[in-house]
Formats: sequence, C-alpha cells, structure tokens
Amino acid sequence: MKATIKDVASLAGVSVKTVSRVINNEPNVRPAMQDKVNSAVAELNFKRNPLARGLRGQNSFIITLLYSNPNPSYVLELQNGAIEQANAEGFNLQILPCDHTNKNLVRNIESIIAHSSQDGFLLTHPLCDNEEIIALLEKNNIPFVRISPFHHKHSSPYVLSDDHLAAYEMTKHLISLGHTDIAIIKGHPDYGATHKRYEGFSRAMKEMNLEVDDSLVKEGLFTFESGETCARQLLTQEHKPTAIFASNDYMAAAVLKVAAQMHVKIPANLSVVGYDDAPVSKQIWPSLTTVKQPIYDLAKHAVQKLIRHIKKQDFDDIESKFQCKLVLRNSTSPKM
Amino acid sequence: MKATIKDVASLAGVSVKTVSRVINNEPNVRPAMQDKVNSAVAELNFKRNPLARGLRGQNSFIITLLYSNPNPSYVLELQNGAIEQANAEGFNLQILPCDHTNKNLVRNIESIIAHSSQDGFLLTHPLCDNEEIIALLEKNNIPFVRISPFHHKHSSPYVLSDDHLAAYEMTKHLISLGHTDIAIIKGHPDYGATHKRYEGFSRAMKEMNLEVDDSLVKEGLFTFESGETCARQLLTQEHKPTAIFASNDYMAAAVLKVAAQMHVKIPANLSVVGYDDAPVSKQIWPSLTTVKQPIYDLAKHAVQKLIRHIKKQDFDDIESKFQCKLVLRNSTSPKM
DNA sequence: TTGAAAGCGCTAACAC
DNA sequence: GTGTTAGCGCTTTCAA
Repeated sequence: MKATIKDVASLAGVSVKTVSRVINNEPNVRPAMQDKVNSAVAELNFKRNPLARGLRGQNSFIITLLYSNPNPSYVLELQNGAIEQANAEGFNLQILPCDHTNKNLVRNIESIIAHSSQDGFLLTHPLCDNEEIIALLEKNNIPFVRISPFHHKHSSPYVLSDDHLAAYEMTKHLISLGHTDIAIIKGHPDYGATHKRYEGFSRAMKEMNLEVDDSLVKEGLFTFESGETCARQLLTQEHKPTAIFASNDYMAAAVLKVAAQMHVKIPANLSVVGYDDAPVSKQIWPSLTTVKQPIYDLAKHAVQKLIRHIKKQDFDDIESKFQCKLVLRNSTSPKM
Repeated sequence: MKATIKDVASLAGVSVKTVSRVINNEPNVRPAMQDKVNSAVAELNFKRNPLARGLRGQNSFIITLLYSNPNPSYVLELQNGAIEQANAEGFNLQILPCDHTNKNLVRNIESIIAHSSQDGFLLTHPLCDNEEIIALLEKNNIPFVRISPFHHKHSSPYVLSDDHLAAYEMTKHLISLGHTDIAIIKGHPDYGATHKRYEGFSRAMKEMNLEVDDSLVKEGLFTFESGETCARQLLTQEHKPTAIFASNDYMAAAVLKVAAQMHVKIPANLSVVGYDDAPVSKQIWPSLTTVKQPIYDLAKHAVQKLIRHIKKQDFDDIESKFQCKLVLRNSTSPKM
C-alpha cells in the first residue's frame, strides 16, 4: 500500500511533525534530520496525500481555470500552460468551462466556490471583465489572476499580451509592402482585444499619415460568418482596399472565401492578415499571415502569479505583459 | 462558514450517521427522518466536503481523462462531454494531457496512479491501445473505459463510433453522385480509425463493383502536410480521380490547397470529402462535406460506463457503438 | 529545535 | 432503523 507520513516517520526514527516540516520546507530542522527524512521519503517513494493535506490545512492546493471561449486551440493552449505550471508548483488545476451568456452563471460560480475548496481562480476573458464575478471572489477573499482583461481598473493582478503593439506592427508591415488602402474588420465590440487591435491599427495608420476611410472599417463579431459579411461589403463597395486586416483568423479565412468567390487573387490582388495563429491559418491556401499570441506563457505566468498570491509572497507587478510574434505566411505580398 | 454534517445533524435533531445515510441515499431511514434531514440540508445550504469524503471513503470521486491528441476541437468536445456527465453523477473530472511519444509515459502514469487517488480512468486513442498502460491499470485494479480503441481484444468496456459504417456511407454518397474513380487518402497507419475508414470505403466500392486502383490509394498521416503530398500525387499522376476521400479534414483541406494551386475546380472538377467535422471544414471555401462523430455523446457515455464500473453496478454491454452523421457541404457535386 | 496530541469532515464498523 | 465510536493522512497547536 501507499506509504503514509507515519511510515516515513518511523523509518526515519523521527516524529511525524518533523517529517511534515521537512516535506513542507519549514524552517527549524537540523540538516542531519532533514537527510534522514529525505532518504526515508525516497526509500518508501512517499508522496503526500493531497486529500488529507487539503482537508486539514488552510489550502487545498487546487486552482481553477474558468473560461467561456469558443476557440478550441486557444483554450487548449491555455490549459496546457496552466497545468504545466500548476503541477510544477505542486498544485492541481481544475478546469471549469462555463457559458458566459448563461443567466445563472454567477449563481453557479457562487455555488461552486461555496462548496468546493479552491485556493484561487484564473479568469479569462470575457469572465475576467465581469464585475459580478470579481465582486464575488473579492467578497470571499479568494485570490484570482485575470488573463487578458479589457478593464485594468481593478487592483488585482493580470497578465496580457501586447495586442496593441502587435496590431501596430502588423499594420506597419502592410504599409511597408506598399499598401495604403487598408481595411480593418473589427472583432466583437464586447471584447477588449477588439479595441486594442483597432487602436494599434489606427496608430500605425496615423503615424504614416494614412487616412482611415470610414468605409474601410467594418464591425465583425470574430465569427467566420461575420467576417464573410464584412468581406463581401469591402470587396463590392466603391472604395476597395488592397489589404484587409481581419481581427482574427476565422474572419480572415472568410475573406479568402469571399475573394475566391469573386475571383480576387490573394495575395496578388489583395493582401489579407489575420490574428491568433489559429489552426485554420495553416490549413488554408494561401496560408495566413497572422499574429501569434504567447498563450502558453501567459497561462504559465498567470499560475505563477496566482500561487504567489495564494502563498502571500511578495508581489511582482500587478501587470505582466508579453509580446506577440508576427507570423508571415502566404496571404500577403507587395502592392502591385 | 460552511455548514458541516454535524451542523445538519444538530439542526435536524439526528445523528451524523443518519445524515450521512440520507445524503448518500442509503437504505434503512424512515421517510420522516429523511424529510427532517433534507430540510436541514436545504436550510443550511449544506454540501459534502469532497476532500473529507475522498479521504475517509473508499472512493475519491475523481476520474481522470487521459489523452494525447493533437486535435484541439476533438479534445475539447471530449472534455466537455466528460465533465458534464461526471458532474451530473457527483464526480470530478481531472484532465491529464500527456505525450504518447514520451519514453517515460508509462512511468509517469504509474507515478500518478500510485500517489493520487483516482477512482477510474478514461483512455483515448492511442493510449487506449497501449498494452503497458492497460496492464498497469489492471494490475492496480483501477477501472477504466476506452474511447475509440482499435483493438477489441481486452475484456474492458469501451465506446466507439461506427467509423466503418460512416466511411461506407460517405463512399456510397460519392458513388451516388456518379463518381467511379474515387481515391482515398488513408490516415496514420498506427491509428485504428485509419483502417476502419478504409475498410468502409473498400466495402462500398466492392459492393458497387468498382475497382480500387492501387494508384488511387495513398498513405497519409492525418496531417495537413501529408495530405498535401498525397493530393499532389493524385492530381499529377496518370490515373486521376474525380473524387477524393480524405480520412480527415486536415488532409481534405490540403487537397483543396493543391487543387487551387493546380486550377482544379472544386467541386466542379473534383469532389472532396473529409472526416471529423473539424472547425476548418466550415472555415474553408468550398466548405467540406465530412463526417461528424458524436464525440460529446461518446464521452458522456464513457463516463457513465466508468462510474457504473466503479460502483460495481450491473454492467451494460462491453461495447457501446454510436452512429456518425454525414454533413453535406459544398465540396462535393455530381460527376460532370 | 523537536514532538505529542488534537482534529479537519466525513464514512465504516459495529453496537443498540 | 438509528446512533456511537474510531480513524482516513495530514497539519496545527502547544508544550517541552
């Protein structure tokens, strides 16, 4: 059977409390004792029982990743980064998918935090901008870290990628290819990313003294269908762009569809860029020039911040910002 | 603070054991007592502490979903179905991504099952066909259910979708459109799905007295790149097909790419079908005719089977087979 | 610096 | 049918 702390104690010839001190890196244990305990631990292949630890101790060593996101590759990368870091620090990650349009959302989360014992939460957009959820966690004194929030007004820690800068650089890239009539298909208005990406785009255009014609700014919803509608408008209206910046890859893929139907050659007659480096960006032809967010690192760092918070250790900054990467593929070319 | 079983007991004026009996649906409690307990539970908003329950009881009420799969939408749908069902039955689902090419895989899993306390495992392909993992679980007497296994020789329960039939029907569909020169791009040879899909294809062809020319059977690997290679061969060789059955959507998307590059019009000059109903099948133009597996239901049912196993309840069948659905989109048309 | 004892919230064993 | 008691494996408290 599994070795318990008692087995270790008797093998090492010390008390259970001493074993507990050693395995928890508590101070006030003589090195000689530590060695004895450590070799007993190794010999018995002992690991703490997380259930017992969680029951008796202050902490359960469980953190919960809460998300409501329709993008599978994004969610999975988030999960993988969070699991990796949580396990490395001796925590378990619980994943909690939910639906942010559900009317009972807050009540459901309330019931979950009331009855299971998580040490902290990782909140992704759009949940991390939900005032009710934040108020709930604060009221219950549960530490949380927000991932890519839109609002920064809360004093709670958060991690994000520099969407503004990446959109700025991508736009500059299009301009450097000679494009001046650049359209943008914006994302869903409720998403922070939408506005940051648009601001980055605008700043680049302004800096290069390029006017952004209103007819070249379309309001999408991050879905393929919305991208299709916007693309159709852009490619049929009087003022046609020579390049389109779609605020995510799904909408960029929709641009390719409309272009194909209208016999507009990409990238020869129209350059298209997306955002996210979603799987589709490689599975489509021409493959999409896009922006890769450091999602895995974002998640790892968010867990790190959260655990620091839980352990009440010294804080690093409230904000941690990570850089995106431009991924140049085949949907862009110099303006003819 | 949270209400405990003691609080409920004193409010209801009964012993803790009676409360325990009621909340666990054990027999031998008078209805009057049950009512008293139930109203006390409701009044205090009591829920069992899962940590304490897991520590004392035989079961931890944790089941683990083990997977190693590069397909994000597949994995996420699996997770969602499994979480849904597990929670409905009062269990927690732990997700455990791993890498089936890792040399330490079995040792890692061994360490996990030795030290945390899961009640059972859900195994997905290719892990569910790994003899070492199965032997490990059997040795430790841990119940497990396999999801879409290739080998059926084990007596352990499994769930799967009827790949053979779906591939058969899809092939029949192509034949009904008038196609006779139908090529197939097979999947990775190590995957069971590869062979079942090929068999379904072959049976349909044979039934209709259509010969399958060797040059129309290509060996892919389920990746976009492998699909591209196969498609290039098919579209440049002497014997060209008028329809291509790609064993998954990634490879079907690759066929569209090659066709576009070679100015082969889809579906006018070439019909293409995929498999899986991956996100790309809707994000590409023409959108892909494909097969949708009931992954969500597969996962739910697998959990159901597993929990039955854990509770040592009467068994349903070892095998549970679910039907796929043909999804007809725009990549197929009658042969011209 | 170390250890003995109590007890987290629950279920199992057994008594009544 | 119902209750009492012990104890899961660990951490906490407090005494030495």
